[in-house]
Amino acid sequence: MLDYYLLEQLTTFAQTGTLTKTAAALNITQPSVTRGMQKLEEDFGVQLFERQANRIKLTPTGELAAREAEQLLTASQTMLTKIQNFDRSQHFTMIGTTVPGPLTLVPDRDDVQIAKEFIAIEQISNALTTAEATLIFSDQEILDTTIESRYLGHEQLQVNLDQFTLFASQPTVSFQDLAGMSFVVMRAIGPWSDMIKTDIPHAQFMYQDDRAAFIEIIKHSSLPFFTSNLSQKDAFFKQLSPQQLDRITVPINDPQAKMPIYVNYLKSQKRQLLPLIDEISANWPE
Amino acid sequence: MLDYYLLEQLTTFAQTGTLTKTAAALNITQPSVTRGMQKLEEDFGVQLFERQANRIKLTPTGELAAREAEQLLTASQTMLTKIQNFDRSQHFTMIGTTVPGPLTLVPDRDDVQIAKEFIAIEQISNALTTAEATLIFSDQEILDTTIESRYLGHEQLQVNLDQFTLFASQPTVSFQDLAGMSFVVMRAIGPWSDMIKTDIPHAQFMYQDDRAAFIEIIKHSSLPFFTSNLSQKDAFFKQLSPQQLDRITVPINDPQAKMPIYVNYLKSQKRQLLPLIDEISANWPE
DNA sequence: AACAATTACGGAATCCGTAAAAATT
DNA sequence: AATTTTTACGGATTCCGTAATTGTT
Repeated sequence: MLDYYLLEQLTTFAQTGTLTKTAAALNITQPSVTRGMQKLEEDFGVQLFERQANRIKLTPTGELAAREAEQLLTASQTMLTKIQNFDRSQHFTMIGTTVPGPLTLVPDRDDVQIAKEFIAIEQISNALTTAEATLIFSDQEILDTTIESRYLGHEQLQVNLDQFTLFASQPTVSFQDLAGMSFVVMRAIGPWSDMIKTDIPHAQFMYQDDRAAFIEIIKHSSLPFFTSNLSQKDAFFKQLSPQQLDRITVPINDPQAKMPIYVNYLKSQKRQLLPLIDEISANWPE
Repeated sequence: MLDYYLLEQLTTFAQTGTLTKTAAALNITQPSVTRGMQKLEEDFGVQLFERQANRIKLTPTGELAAREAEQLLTASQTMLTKIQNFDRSQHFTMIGTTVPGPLTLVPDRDDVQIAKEFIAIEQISNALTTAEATLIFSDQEILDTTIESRYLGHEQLQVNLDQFTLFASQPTVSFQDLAGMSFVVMRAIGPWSDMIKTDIPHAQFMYQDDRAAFIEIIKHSSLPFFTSNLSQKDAFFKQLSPQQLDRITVPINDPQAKMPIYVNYLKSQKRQLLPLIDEISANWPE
């Protein structure tokens, strides 16, 4: 029978090199480590250490065992979080996203939670299978046999300009038109962040971490800022009257400013998720 | 911290369905299982069971946990055997094969052992990485970035015919020539077995499991049997004088009867194995 | 009545920390 | 002298089995 705490002792010994340091790292006494490693050798039935009177080191077998033990420990850790995540997913629908826009359409209910961190595109498959999230928005389709990627609609980037700004009276503008301007920008806007930085020449960006501070700044200045067709559903923006903002909203006509939004979920969970997805889809603007 | 014995209880409960049967299967008392599963829920921090007064069953989370636990248990088991095999490989060179012929060339030394079972072609990569064997003969090259497949030579199948048999005076014979005959055959001859059964029409085979019995039969009968160019190195055959056998050895000229032999090993172990491989290669007939 | 799960209690195994010993640098 | 490993001893935890209890079929 295998003992977990002994595997931990082995891996930390492999890192530290002495029993004393191992004990210190694990907050146990050093004789415990001595006994532990003796027991592990006994359990495995192989020699893991070369012992001299005052010195102990791993044999080649011991080094292999330490590597394998580390793998096993991480495997058990991920298993545990997977189970705990799955259990949570039985009571809540955890929603993740690579892009913040669609979150404004998520209904505010007790059984629906929104993950705090963005998820990278490459992490979507992993996040779903480990039940870190059960529903993930993305701007790309995910190709995976266990995952369904459903197209929801587009998010259209808009710029909000002071009425006296050049271009404010046009029906649309291009990134090129905005060259050289200064914008107030929320920090966490996913792929939009890179896009505006790359595609608007010589622009300046004043990043805001705090949502309320952002609102205050745009209320009491005439600086331009970005929204999208999904922002109108945003609780924060809904409180503001158009007069308070005193801007003209102009869509951006570059093709990349019209971003397709997909929702991704495990096929196996489709049935439970369908009502929520339909609700979000029905609320999609225009 | 995770406890192994509890994972075992969980997986057997998933199989048996009741705590009583679980206890019986594990040779412990039933209250132990009750407490064990309570502790596991405590450790995981999730509800694994639905309990009614007299009935207990897994929740969906519990079923997931049972599946994951089983994976973890097999992973730890394979890890353990891998370590033990590796340790053994530090003291012995374990030799596996898909075909028995090359084993006659393996020197008889204390630090060289021969695996009892044949290894399937598809299992070679796995057997090497788990150190089940450190040197494996095969009749095909293995394509794997961590494995080196070195060509050693050919094994040429021969048939040993009574001198009065038709074809006994020819320099070579074909499988077709042997149609309808009856042969004494050792049971464990790997791919040769299928080949002679498939390629010799209407032949009869009298299979022998025991080597000594096989020798006795061919000594005291005139039945034909198969050998190869590697058999002359075989300890058993070396004891026999040609007169005792009283057969004429004729090579088989079908192309498949000339089988290429490769030796496979982990590239990482090449240095230690090279002397042994060179020794085998040097002993290869003609 | 038979079966299944839980709870209560005492014993046994084991894991830990303290203290002391042995050996090296 | 300082450091590191090992051994010895006593205490605490915990895991187990027996026995009794509750509830269902």
